[in-house]
Amino acid sequence: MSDKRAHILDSAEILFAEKGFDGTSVRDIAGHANVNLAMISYYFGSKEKLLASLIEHRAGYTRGIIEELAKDESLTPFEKIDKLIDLYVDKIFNNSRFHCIVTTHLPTMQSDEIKGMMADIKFMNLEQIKKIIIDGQKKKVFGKVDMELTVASIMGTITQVTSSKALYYRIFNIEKSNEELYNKKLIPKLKTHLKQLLRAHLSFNHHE
Amino acid sequence: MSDKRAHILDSAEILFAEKGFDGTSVRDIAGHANVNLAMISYYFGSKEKLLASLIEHRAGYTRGIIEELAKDESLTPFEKIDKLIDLYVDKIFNNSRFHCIVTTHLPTMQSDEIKGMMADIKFMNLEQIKKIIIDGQKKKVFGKVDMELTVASIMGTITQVTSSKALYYRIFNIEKSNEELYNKKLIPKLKTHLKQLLRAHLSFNHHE
Amino acid sequence: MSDKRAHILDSAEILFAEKGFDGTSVRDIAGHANVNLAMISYYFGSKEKLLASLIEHRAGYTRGIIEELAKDESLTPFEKIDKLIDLYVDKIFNNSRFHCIVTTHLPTMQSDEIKGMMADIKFMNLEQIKKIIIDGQKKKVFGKVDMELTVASIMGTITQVTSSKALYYRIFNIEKSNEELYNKKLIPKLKTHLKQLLRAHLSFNHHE
Amino acid sequence: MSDKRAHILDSAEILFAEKGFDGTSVRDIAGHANVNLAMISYYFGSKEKLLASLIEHRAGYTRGIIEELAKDESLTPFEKIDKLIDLYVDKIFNNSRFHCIVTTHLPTMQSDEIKGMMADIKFMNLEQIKKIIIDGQKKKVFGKVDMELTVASIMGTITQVTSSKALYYRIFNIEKSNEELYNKKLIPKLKTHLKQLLRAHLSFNHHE
DNA sequence: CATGAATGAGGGTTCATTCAT
DNA sequence: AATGAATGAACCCTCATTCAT
Repeated sequence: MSDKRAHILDSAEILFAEKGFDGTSVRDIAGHANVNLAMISYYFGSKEKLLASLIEHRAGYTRGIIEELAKDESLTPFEKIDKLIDLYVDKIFNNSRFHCIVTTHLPTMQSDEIKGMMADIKFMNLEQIKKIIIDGQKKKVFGKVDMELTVASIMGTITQVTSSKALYYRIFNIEKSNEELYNKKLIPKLKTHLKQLLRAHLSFNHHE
Repeated sequence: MSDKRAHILDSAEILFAEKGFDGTSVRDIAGHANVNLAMISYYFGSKEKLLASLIEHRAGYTRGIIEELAKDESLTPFEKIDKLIDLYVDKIFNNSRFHCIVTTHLPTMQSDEIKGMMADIKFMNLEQIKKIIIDGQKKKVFGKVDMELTVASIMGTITQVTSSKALYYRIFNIEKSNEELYNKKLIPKLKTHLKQLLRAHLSFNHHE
Repeated sequence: MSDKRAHILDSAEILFAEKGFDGTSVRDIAGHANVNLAMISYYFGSKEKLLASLIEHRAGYTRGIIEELAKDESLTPFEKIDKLIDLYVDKIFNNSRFHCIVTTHLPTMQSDEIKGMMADIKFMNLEQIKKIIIDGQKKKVFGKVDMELTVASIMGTITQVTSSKALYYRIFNIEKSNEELYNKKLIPKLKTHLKQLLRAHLSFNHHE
Repeated sequence: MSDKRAHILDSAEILFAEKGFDGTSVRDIAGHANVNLAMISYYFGSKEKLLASLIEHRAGYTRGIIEELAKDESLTPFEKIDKLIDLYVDKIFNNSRFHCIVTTHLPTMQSDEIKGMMADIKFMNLEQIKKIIIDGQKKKVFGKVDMELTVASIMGTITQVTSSKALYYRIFNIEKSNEELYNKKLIPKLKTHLKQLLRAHLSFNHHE
């Protein structure tokens, strides 16, 4: 891919995440990417197709997770959950801007193409995690749980944290814009919390 | 408050939730509310102040929860958690449009006034739930948990479900626009899931 | 109708006639009419609807002709043809800009609405003239002629003259921009020519 | 001339006739001709020069008529008129797209070069026909007529018919896009009409 | 000789807001 | 108190053209 194209995508990602799709003008993007205004139409056709290209470009960021997990056939179900959490949290924090776009800005897009792409991403995530839970249940390690809502709790917790950055900066007394420190403090906490939460949830025998 | 004012606020809520703040024009709102275009500036000053008015108007929707809980001093900590979940899920589903605005559209607003309002709402929610957990811990009923992230899991789970309506319609095989059936099926499931999740999480002794 | 609206229509007529629809920008029109650019959308909705409004506004300019003719029931068929020519030539020269738009610019418009309006105008003209010819034939004054093509000759001759202004300025050695002199010289010539042409054409017995 | 050059001219003619000069973009032309966008500037210099090239390329289409007529010195003046009509109608219908461009799209072009070319074409047509009429008058076969306006009636009638295709399709009940049938029906009618019209007009003694 | 990449200018339209009434 | 008219700014997109390769 050409440098400019990638540069535009980067700028679009930053601005869409920060100001939303409707709140970002193609002038903003062109200005941020330091390219001519007409280049956006030239490369992508339209503002909406630019978004679609961005989604396609970044959507693979969670795709590799399940394959990484599949490699380790020796892991126990709980070890798999732990690894799943490690992988997901890392991936999402490494792609926090795109994750922000997907979770907060895509839902209002009215384009059917965008809606379809988003549904696919969510569905894929759901299926990936379901597989692991079902596997644990087959091995009699996990109890009976609501599969979809358990997934919702995992994803929802991560999303909640990433979308309320300002709040957690305040809670942890971290000065703004020191993102490195923020991540260093928060990520381990988040991983530990999710692992504990799921360990308790999945092992608990709800019928006793 | 005059009828027209309330009517405008209702329309704004519907449209902001559906299309976002930037995606909704004052013409849309005026058209939907069947009022003159100039009325919006006339009553509220500006589009942004209209949003602020809307937030102020609706923000109290969770305020009553903690007071309701405080009445029942006889409840056990787990019963309080259960009741908290019941109250939150009901409140959020009854105010799903405003909840959608708060969780997905407000975060991108650049106005400091709006940001402050939003932070207050989130902070208030956090504090409300923290109180109950701390109370349970004092009574040696709840184990040691990450307070803030436990709250994030509760709120995140609910938000995840409400913001992925389309996905859950598909999962539960409910025909679109039959919102009544959707709520009837999903709300009990969600409450049960959250109660189980928290019961396990809070009672589990993570140090053993 | 408001002054501004009429002013915009006038400017649009002048510019469309001179430069065509595609060759005229709404900025041109706004500048010529000395109104704000957004007024065009405000009053007419779009550039194309402005054209449609212009057509509707001016289309009646030939409508009155047949009624004027109908009043004089005493006229002979040839006198009616003569009067028809007088009326048409006068009307078209008095509305030369709009006539120019209809004959040279509307045919390429791709909008179905515009196409329909144009077809109606042409069809009306055709029917008006046909009535008179048929009446003359019934009275055994006119011979058998191809009705539609006879009308085409009348309209085509006038259009040819109006659309080749520059050529006829040269032929008659009239300095440019002296439109008054041009009309004074050309109109009588054109009327006489058409009357002679039709007198010969309609009275000639083509079967002998 | 290279194949590509000719191909571009063909595409330009088709599109200019259909959508006008301003309504056709060089992208349209490049796309229709299946050549690179930059080729058009490369070969012709600019869009306007492309039009000039097209005119030059096609303008000779009426030039041969007078020469063909000149060959037959044996013909009577009326036979010459008849032949003139046959030749003109055929030529115009065989070059209907270019004729359309000349009569409806060139008049609005503001370029002096284009205006000059167009004036030359019209002037040439005028002179060609004048010669024949003058010859007939010298031979005391034709009466006194307005030369220029007689030519205007000939050209105007043909143009009127070709520019109102849709109308005549409707009148003759011919299904759209069956151009072959349309031509087969209309051309003989038009020739006959014009011959009758001119025979009557030219032979009629307007002073008696 | 031919072309993909790039650009400045301008296209039509919609925006939130204001102002005279 | 309420509104139709009006506006300047900004929107996204396409234009004809150029230039390095």
